[in-house]
Amino acid sequence: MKKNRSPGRPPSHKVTQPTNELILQTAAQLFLNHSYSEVSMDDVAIECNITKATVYYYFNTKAVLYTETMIKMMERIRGHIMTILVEDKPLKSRLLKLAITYLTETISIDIDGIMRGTKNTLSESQTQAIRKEEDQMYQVIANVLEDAMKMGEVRKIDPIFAAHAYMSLLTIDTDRNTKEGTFISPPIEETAENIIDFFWRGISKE
Amino acid sequence: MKKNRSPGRPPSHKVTQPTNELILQTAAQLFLNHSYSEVSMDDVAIECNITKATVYYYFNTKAVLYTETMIKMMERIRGHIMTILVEDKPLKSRLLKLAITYLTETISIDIDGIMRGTKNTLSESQTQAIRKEEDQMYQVIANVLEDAMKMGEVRKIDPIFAAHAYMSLLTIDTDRNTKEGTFISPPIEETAENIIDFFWRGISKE
Amino acid sequence: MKKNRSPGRPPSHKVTQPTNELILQTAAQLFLNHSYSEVSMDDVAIECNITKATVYYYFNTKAVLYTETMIKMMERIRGHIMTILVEDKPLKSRLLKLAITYLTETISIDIDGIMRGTKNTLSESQTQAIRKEEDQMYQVIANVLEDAMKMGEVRKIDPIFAAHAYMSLLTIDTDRNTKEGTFISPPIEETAENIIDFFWRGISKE
Amino acid sequence: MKKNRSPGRPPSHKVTQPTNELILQTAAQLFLNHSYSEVSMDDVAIECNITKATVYYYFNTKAVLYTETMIKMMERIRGHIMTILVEDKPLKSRLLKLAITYLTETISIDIDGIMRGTKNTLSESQTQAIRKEEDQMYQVIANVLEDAMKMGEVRKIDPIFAAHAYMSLLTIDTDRNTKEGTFISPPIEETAENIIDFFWRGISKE
DNA sequence: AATGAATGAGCATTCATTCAT
DNA sequence: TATGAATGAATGCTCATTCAT
Repeated sequence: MKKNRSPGRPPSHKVTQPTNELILQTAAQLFLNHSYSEVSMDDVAIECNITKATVYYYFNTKAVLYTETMIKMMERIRGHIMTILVEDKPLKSRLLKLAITYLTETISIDIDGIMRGTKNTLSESQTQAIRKEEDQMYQVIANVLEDAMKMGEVRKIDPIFAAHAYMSLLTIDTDRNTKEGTFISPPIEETAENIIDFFWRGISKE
Repeated sequence: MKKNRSPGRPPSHKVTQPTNELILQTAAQLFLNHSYSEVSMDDVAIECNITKATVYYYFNTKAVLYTETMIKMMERIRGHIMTILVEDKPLKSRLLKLAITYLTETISIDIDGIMRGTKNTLSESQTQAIRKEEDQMYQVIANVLEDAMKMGEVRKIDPIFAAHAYMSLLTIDTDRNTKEGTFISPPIEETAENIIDFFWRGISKE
Repeated sequence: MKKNRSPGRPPSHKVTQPTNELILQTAAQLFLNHSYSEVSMDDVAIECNITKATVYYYFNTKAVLYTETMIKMMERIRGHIMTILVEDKPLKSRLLKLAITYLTETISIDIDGIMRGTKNTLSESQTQAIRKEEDQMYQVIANVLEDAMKMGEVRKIDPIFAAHAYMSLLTIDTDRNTKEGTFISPPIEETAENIIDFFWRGISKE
Repeated sequence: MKKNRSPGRPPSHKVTQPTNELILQTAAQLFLNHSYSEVSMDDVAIECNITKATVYYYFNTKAVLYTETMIKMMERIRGHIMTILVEDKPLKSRLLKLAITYLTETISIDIDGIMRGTKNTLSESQTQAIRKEEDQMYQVIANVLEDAMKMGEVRKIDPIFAAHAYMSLLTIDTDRNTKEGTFISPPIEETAENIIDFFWRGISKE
């Protein structure tokens, strides 16, 4: 990763954050925007305004930092998902709200994509730990969908498959669907509606 | 990338292949299975049984090699897609056959995923070149879908969006949809049918 | 030094040992089995179940810890030597007993070997301090030998040289004198007798 | 190892030496005077006036460099030993000459001492390779001694033990046998004679 | 008396790239 | 067309040491 720190003054931290959380949060940003190998421990340290040795003081290896970062991140995301999907609204509305939320934040949930380039670096148990967390994330959505199936709200299909379908549709990169040169990407709400509309047809009865 | 060459003797090439094509083909394999930064020029050279300097003789930089590899690869894939989608069969059958083909071969077409970890390495023009090729790949599918829309075979939506939806559904990792401990992943045909079924509902009229 | 702590539960210390002595003793074990640079202050701390900072509380630098450890160790060894060599037995018997004692315990007294890898790390005065202690150790043996010379028990040669000869013979690694594949190293008593026999001829009259 | 290159202009190399041999030779000097961990690959490179990467071009790891250096060195030493011990002179003279030679050159043959601090770093096979070479070195001396035993020139004892005894006596550090402050160490010839005299008594009949 | 946090300097190793042949 | 040799810059990781508490 080459040095091009994001422009602008970083938001001043009112409350002093525990160093390990600072590292975790910074690392999350970096790992989301760059691949595992692209992010160096130095990058993380510099971005945190601490030394590399300090990063190692909290995380024994880069793989450990990566693993813990990913897990913490997905835990957080899972929380968001639950909050939204648990609301007392029609399922379709909830799915739409979740879609808008995730298209708004750049929080790519394309875990498979994110985990490219870790095959030979992460230990088996580390990979498993991340995968387990990921599965739990999908499970939350699957559970909601399964409930709706039981209620007869939507047709009965494999809820896990449906959850993956939902997520994979959200990864569609809309920013580049535009014609050559046109930088006016359609409003996120519209994209989200298209996706949900498409998805809903896939799961609705008849 | 750590050295664990695939076991067994590589197939001896009766027909001597032009060195640059050999490199391109070898690089394709490596870049598909490992991320950009994970693959070293040495890896490519060793896998080709030539020296690193020879690789540089044909491709000035790693970024160039990567770009040309990706483009050649997507050209090939586009060919496959066209071949299948042009056949004289109902659209749904063609989409199914294409799905099976791509789930069978490990040829991940998850370009976005593949291109992770190149943000700061590839030049703007290189990224654009790959993106352009990628767009053309999607365009082939979009064209077929658009034709079907005009024929009234399916409902009218943004064909590019539909093409992306089709592709993104194909990236669903079915191998891990299984329950804890179960190693019996469903047959590819079944997965493909589920996906196409789901997709078809998304695009079919009513 | 890589982590492979000796197996089994370390003996619980009923009597609480002053921390500085604990450190000194632990460090002795480590420095005997590994070279100076191989042993980290962390290793010492972990082995003592205290923090690195605590080690530094008692010993200002690693070089100081090393120096004091070595001196304490050699003082102890000198004590052992004296105890044995002072006994009321024929000189040859005493030398034999000492030999057996030192071949039994793995306590390598190969100070020169031990001090390899400290040339540029220890200060002049530190090196000298250790050397002085070492000389005193040799001196004990030399004194006993000199007495025997005066008594006419053995021939007159430089007693210091004789002491060094005695010690150097004890460093012969008998475990590897065996033939290929044979793992039956000769009993220590036999080795010790051979050495003493050899040494005795070197110093005996006629 | 801290930077204090040996003073004086290094001898100009008339004949340009192959780089790998230059490295091997330089490394030998460094590893003889400092412990394994004390010598960094940078040290080797700098001493050779090449870059660290070049050292790695020829030797894949530090352990490999060390192993090959040691083996090459002991091969050379074995050659010297053979040359001297094969001469047509009384055994005692040959042993004396060899002693003088090795006390003159700083070539410490204290392999055990030299190998301290490699336990956890060298692979099993690397350690074995060095040990094997070492054994061959001792074997040369043992063979000569065994011949003399068969000729009835000296008494019959384990020739390998005798060889080790001979070598271990040569490691006696005579430079420090001197009294406090006196820097007049005895002439090497005298030391050598004392050693050989002592050794000869150990192996001679009667 | 003891420690948690932090760091600067160093180290083994890798890698994209160059160049003379 | 192809390569052996060489390198500068990184990168993951370690370690002796400091300091406020």
